[in-house]
Amino acid sequence: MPKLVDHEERRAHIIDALLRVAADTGLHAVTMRSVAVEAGVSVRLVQYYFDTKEQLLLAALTRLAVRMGERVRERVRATGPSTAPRDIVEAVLLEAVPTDEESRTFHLVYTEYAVLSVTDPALADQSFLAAPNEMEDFLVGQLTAAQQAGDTDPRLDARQEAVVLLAVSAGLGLSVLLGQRTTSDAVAVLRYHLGRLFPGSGASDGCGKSGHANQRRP
Amino acid sequence: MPKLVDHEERRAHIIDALLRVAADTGLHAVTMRSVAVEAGVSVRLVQYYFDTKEQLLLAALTRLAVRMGERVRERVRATGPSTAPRDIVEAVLLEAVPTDEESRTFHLVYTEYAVLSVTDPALADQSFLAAPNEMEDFLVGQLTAAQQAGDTDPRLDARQEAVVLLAVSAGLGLSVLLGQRTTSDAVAVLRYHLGRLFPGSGASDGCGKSGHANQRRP
DNA sequence: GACTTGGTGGTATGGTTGTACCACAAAAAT
DNA sequence: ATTTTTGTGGTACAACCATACCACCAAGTC
Repeated sequence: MPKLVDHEERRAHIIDALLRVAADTGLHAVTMRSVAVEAGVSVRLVQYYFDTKEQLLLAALTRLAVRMGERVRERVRATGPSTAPRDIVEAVLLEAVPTDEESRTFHLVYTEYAVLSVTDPALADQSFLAAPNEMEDFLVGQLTAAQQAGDTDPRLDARQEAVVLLAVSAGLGLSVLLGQRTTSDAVAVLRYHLGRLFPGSGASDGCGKSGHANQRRP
Repeated sequence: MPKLVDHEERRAHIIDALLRVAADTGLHAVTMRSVAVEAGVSVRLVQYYFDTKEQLLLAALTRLAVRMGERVRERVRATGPSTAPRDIVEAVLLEAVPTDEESRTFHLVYTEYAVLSVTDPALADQSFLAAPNEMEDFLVGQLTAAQQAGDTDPRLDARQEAVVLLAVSAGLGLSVLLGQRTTSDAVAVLRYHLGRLFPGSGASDGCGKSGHANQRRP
């Protein structure tokens, strides 16, 4: 047993334990002990693979960011090679609303990190802004492409619309996390808004009233 | 000195100290001691006016919610008695993006509470959803009024648009909190989106490209 | 076979936290 | 004048935290 061990695997295992703990008791409740228990190892081991708690938290954040990026790219790839901008945009934005359980965990913990980063200097310089900024540029590209293809109103300001899209998906994702809205309602709202941006695409043109009342959680 | 004391005043004083601490070191760093120091009183006093830490946190949250409501109502009142729906909607939504320092403090701490409430059972049943739901209904009312007045496209789904508005303001507010966007950029984006919802109102019709690049923070 | 190195468990330690407890001063009530 | 009641300070305590330290075991190296 105490032979040579795959460090990366062990680290991933421990980090996953951390994410689970953070997801159901809060990031503030993450301690060396709770992570060790959840991972089924001794505290000493957690210490061994991540020298200090701060490094553990940082490593977990990094892994989180990587996985998020993977999920987005995977989702875009799943739409097929040469899809219309509208579908690509939809795929990207839909990743921001928690669907499956893994996604919910990721977004919850990521949000906890983001809020923490406002006050914690150790997380502050950790670049939370790179990903959203990159996403913004990407969306601007898709929107201008759509404009040139005649799929959307050329008089729109692509950058502003991109920011709006990002904001609405973040806001919807947050409201789902907080239990204010169901996942499917959030998805419906997002699709509605996209329907308004890209008129004449898909089943809904986004201009008719939706038949079903937009139910809230009880 | 140890005469009769205005309890509410003292409690408010201590809660304000808590909000200050939470705003610049994080809600997780709020301890009986730090609050006492910030308020310039002894720990015993904090214990005296709020029996337990949990009650202190709950009281602070309540005060926060009350102040938020006041600010929104105040802002709406400031637009004048019989203003157009667009301006009322704008006023309400602008309150969600941190402008002055007090607003920033409120939103940061409120967001910290909201995120905490996802995992903390003590905050869970604390109704975080009442205010947003109320706001949603209010917005729906304003939008349908605008539709009947011919200020906005009658084919739009008022409820969905209201949800989008709420989401975009929440998302923008969050991005300002995280330092991704400046306050004025967020305000500009919000105004842009309103311009698209209410065509032909105000200086910008929301269809022209904005001349200035939408600068990000460095 | 001696010995270094990587991996692991257990435990000690110094610090922090929420809270309970004790003492005491001054006003109010009797 | 004495006895409550109200407000306040200080301090003690049990729990928990991150981390440092010590012992040990097994594989690979010489």
